[in-house]
This record gives sequence, C-alpha cells and structure tokens, in this order.
Amino acid sequence: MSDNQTLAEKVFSELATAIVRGEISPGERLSEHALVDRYGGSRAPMREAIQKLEARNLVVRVPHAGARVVSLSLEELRDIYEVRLELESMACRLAAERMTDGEVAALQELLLEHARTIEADQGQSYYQKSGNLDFHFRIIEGSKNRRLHQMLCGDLYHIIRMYRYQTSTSSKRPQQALGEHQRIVEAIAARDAELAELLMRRHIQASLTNLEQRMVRESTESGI
Amino acid sequence: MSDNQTLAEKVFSELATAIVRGEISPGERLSEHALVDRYGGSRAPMREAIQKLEARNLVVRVPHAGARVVSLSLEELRDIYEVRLELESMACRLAAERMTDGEVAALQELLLEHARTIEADQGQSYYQKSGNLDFHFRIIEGSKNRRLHQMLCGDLYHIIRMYRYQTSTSSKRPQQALGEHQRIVEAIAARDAELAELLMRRHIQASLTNLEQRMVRESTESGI
DNA sequence: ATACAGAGGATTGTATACAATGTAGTGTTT
DNA sequence: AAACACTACATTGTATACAATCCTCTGTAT
Repeated sequence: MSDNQTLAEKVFSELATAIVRGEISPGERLSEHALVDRYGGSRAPMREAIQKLEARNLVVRVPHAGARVVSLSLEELRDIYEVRLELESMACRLAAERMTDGEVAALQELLLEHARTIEADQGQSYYQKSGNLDFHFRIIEGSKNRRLHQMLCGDLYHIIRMYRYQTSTSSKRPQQALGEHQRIVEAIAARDAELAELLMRRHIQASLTNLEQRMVRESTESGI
Repeated sequence: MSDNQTLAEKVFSELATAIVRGEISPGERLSEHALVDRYGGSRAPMREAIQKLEARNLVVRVPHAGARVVSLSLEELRDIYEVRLELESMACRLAAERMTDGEVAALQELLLEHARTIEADQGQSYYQKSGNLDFHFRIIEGSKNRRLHQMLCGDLYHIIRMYRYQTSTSSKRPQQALGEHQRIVEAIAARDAELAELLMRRHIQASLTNLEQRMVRESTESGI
C-alpha cells in the first residue's frame, strides 16, 4: 500500500510541485543523470517522469538536447490567461445549470466561512492561498464536465500558479473578491447561468487586464 | 536528414494516425512487445511512443496493466464537444479582432474555391474531408493564440476525428455549411467579433445537439 | 456447477550497457 | 583578432537483462 505507485510517478509529482513552487527556476535544465543522483533509481524512471512533465507543459524537451523547465514569454502567458478566462466562465455557466442544490448550499456555506475568516484575523493570507482556489475549484467541479476540469486544474493552473501572476493580480482587497464570489453564487443559486458566466468573466478579467498592463510595461522597459 | 527524428517519434506519429483512422480499435491493447515486433527497435522507444499517445489522450495507461486505446463513453464525448464549442467560438471572436486583412482575403478566396468545387463535381467528399477542416483550422490560427491552437488542433480534434461524429454531424448539405462559413467570414471581414463568435457557436452547436440526440437514443436502446 | 485459491505465464517497471547525437573547448587559418 | 574546423566530452536515444506485478488458467472445495 505504501509503494503502490511507481517510482516514475513519485519523481514526477515531486518535480511538479518543486517546479510550481519555484524551487526549480524556469529555464533550468533537468539532466537525467542528475535526477538519478537526487532521487535514486536509474535513468529509465527519470526519463518517464520528465516525459510526464512535458505532457503537462511544465518542461520542454528537444531531441538529443535535454529537458528544461518551461520559461514562458509574456505573450504565451497572455494566451494561457485568455483560455483560462473563457473556460472558467464556461464552467460557471454550466455549474449554474448542473450543480445540485446540496452543492450550492455547501458553496454558500464556504463563503460564509470565508467571511468569518476575513473578519476574524484579517486572514488575507489564508483567503488568498486556499480559499480562493477552493472557490474556483468547486465551481469547476460543479460544471460536471470532466474534460473541462482536467484542462483547467490539470494543465493551466499549474502554469499559472508557477508564475504567481495569480497572487499578484488577486492582491485586491479580499473583501472585494469575496463580494464578487458571493454575487456569483447568488446567480448560481438563482440558476441564472448567463449572469453567473458574466460575473465570473468580470471577476477573472481583472487578472488578464493586470497581466496585459504588465506586459506593456515590461516590453517598453526592455525596449529602451 | 532522413533520420532526423527519433524512433519513438516515428512510432508515435504512425500509431496516432492509425488510431485516428480507426485501424486500431478503441479499447484495443497496445503491448510493448507487440510494437517491437511490428515496428522494430526495442521496448524503450515503444514505451516512449505510448507515453506520448497518453499525453494526447489517445490511450489510457494503468500501472502494471498496460495501455489501451481510449474508449470514450458518450458522456465523455459530450464533454469534449462542449469544450470544443466554447474554444472554437472564442477562436472565431479573436480571429475577427486579430486576423490581418491579407489573411481575411485568403479565407474569402478559400470559400470561393469551395463553392466552385461543390458546384463542379458535387464534391461532397472533398469538401467534407479537407475543406471543412481547412476552414476551421484557418480561423483557429487566426486567433493568434498558440495555446488555444494547441488545445484545439493537438488534443481535441484527434479524438473528435477518431470517433467520426464530425463526419456524421456534418452530413447536412455542403451548401448549407458553406453558407454558414460565408456569413462567418463576412462577420470577420467586418471586424464584428461578437457576431462572428455567435455564428460560429451556432455552426458548431448543431453537432453537439446531434450528438446529444444520439446519446439519448443509444442509452434508451441499451436500457431496454 | 460455481466460487475461490494458487501456480504459472505474460507483461510491465527498473537497471545497466552501448550507440548516436549535441556541445564545448582548443587549435589553426585568414 | 576573429572565425572556422576538429576533437574530446557529456548527454540523450536505444538495446538488453532482470525484477515486480498482474492476469489467466487450472484444480479443489463447497
């Protein structure tokens, strides 16, 4: 029961979290031999772990040249945000149509708890860290579309979290975000799919706008 | 120059096309040893090819049990279609905003050619086969969002083509599809992003509706 | 007859060895 | 001095061998 998963999978998940947390920098090389020294085993499982990372777009491999942690240009990051905006708005619309009454009630309860947490200890850190993600995850699950869930949670979020643009863009007051969350849930509870989608779109749009401003700033800086 | 790509990549692409074309049936096993017998080489490249197929969701692997060609339930297929509908509508909106005038002109030219082809030899087969795909691919490329392109063309389309639901759903008159295409391009040429998105959404929606009807039919049949 | 248990075979996971390719560093030439 | 070529090294791609796990078939017991 302890060694149920293969070594390749263990190395993969360890590397994935290390990359997302920034313990391995973007652009850094992942030598198979170095991974053997670090995690033990032989090259075969390391290779497989690297391939799994490539499948999730966390590393880029070029034949005979090796693997590097993905280093996204701001354009590529904008692309990812655009797709995320669309897919998560879609998820919110579907959630309004498909969540059970019980799930909606649980979501409302979650927001009440968030409100208490914020009021109690100004818990900005708690709220940002897991609370925000919890809210979005539940809505994505509420869409009852497994492929959508896989694309958003499996592929896009890892990269987004890796670049921490999400933390910086959600630096607006937790109260404001909470208020937006509450209005979204109200729309879901009223089964108003169109409104729920619109509100979620606006809620995320700020991140994209923020990101694009940053893009312009950085490009002009480097252009001088 | 001939052997520039690795054996693993060659086996991967051969297997991918074989799966998409239905030469390997859904649910069929992919034994590593059998692949060695078929393609030559050793197990290592075969394993790598299978992993690449898994990354594109064309096969499912379970540890110690092997790999099987993906066999989707109708629910999973509905999920994929839903996501495709949303992403391709989005692509159309972005294309209306970002395609160059030259690209729009080329797209209009493509449709004229389609019209000639249809009139000439009732070329339903030609039009369905590559013409329809060409049109959609150009719009996706016109979105100038590489991640979106990757998700639609790389991941979703292979599976959709594999199940051939697209061919059956697009069995409506080529003239009708062509007319819808023309209106979409008109909206793009007018830089009316909202309208372009709406028209594309309707254009694809028929496939999804068709698919869902089929789902209901099949489930009731098996339920008897 | 059916269900469960165990052994054997088959398949995958891992380790090691060899081959092919890319990279860097040095030396020569212009 | 700069650019090109060649050589040596390092890294990845591939092949083979061994270990661990799973699937199946057979035999026994209920």
